[in-house]
Amino acid sequence: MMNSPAVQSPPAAVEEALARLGGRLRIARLRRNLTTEELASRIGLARQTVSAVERGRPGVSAAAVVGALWALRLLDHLDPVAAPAFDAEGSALELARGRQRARPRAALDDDF
Amino acid sequence: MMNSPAVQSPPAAVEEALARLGGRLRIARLRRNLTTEELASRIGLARQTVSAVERGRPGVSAAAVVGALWALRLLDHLDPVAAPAFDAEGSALELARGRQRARPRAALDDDF
DNA sequence: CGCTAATGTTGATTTGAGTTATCTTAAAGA
DNA sequence: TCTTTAAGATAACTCAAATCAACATTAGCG
Repeated sequence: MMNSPAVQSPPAAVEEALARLGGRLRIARLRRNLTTEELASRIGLARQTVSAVERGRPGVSAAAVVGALWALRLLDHLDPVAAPAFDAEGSALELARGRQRARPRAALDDDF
Repeated sequence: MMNSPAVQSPPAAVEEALARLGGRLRIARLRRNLTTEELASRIGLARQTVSAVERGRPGVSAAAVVGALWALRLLDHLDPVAAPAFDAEGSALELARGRQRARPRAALDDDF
C-alpha cells in the first residue's frame, strides 16, 4: 500500500492534475448518464472506489483510473501520454539514444 | 490495498494500456539519461516503485504514475485525457447535460 | 415541497502496495 | 575482455487502499 509521502501528499501539481482528471472522468460518466455504481460494476470495483477516482484521491490504483477510462470507452486517450513523438524535451536531449540503461559510469568526467 | 479483482487482474485492454504507458515512461526517462533511482528520488518514491510503474503493474498508485509524468515534465500530457472536447461519444449522448447526479429514476422509460 | 435515488461518509476488516536491504543479473564503456 | 553500475529479484515489514455495510446528505423530478 502506498506507504509513502509521495503518495500520501504528492507535489501540488500532481494533486491538481489528478483532481482535474477525476473531474473530467466524472463529467464523462454523467454525460453517459451512468451512476457511480453502474460504472463501478463495469470495471469490477466498488462504488466508493469510483468516487475516489473522481475526487482525484492520489492513492487509488492506476488500474482503477485506467479501468474507468476503459469502461467509458476513453482508453485511447491514454495513447499519446508520454509518447516519444510528443516528448519535445526528450527529443531535444536525444543524447542517450538507444540506451537500455541510463549512463553507466558517467560520474567520471562531466558531472558536477 | 487493492483488495479487488479488478486491480489484481484487470481487463486485458487495461493491462495492455498500462504496460504501454509504462514503456513510454521508461523511454522518456532514458532519453533524459536518468536512472530509476534518480527519477524515484525526484518523485519521492523507492527505486522499485518506479520500476513497477514502468512495468505497468496495475496496482501502483495513480500518484506514482502521475508523479512520474510530473518528474519528467510531461504532466501536461494528461490534460486531454477524458477531456469533454475529445469525448465524441459523450458529446453524442449529450442527454444528461449539466447534471450533477446520474438519472434519478431513469429506469422507468428508456431502459432495456 | 416532498419523495426517491445517487452520492458522500464512517468504521471494521483484509490484503497487497511500498519500504529498506541485500543479492544477482546484465548492459555500457574503457 | 573486464570493470562498473543500472536494474531485476527476493524477503520481511508497515500501513493504507479497497471492500462491505450502514447511515447521512443532497440533487432530480414529479
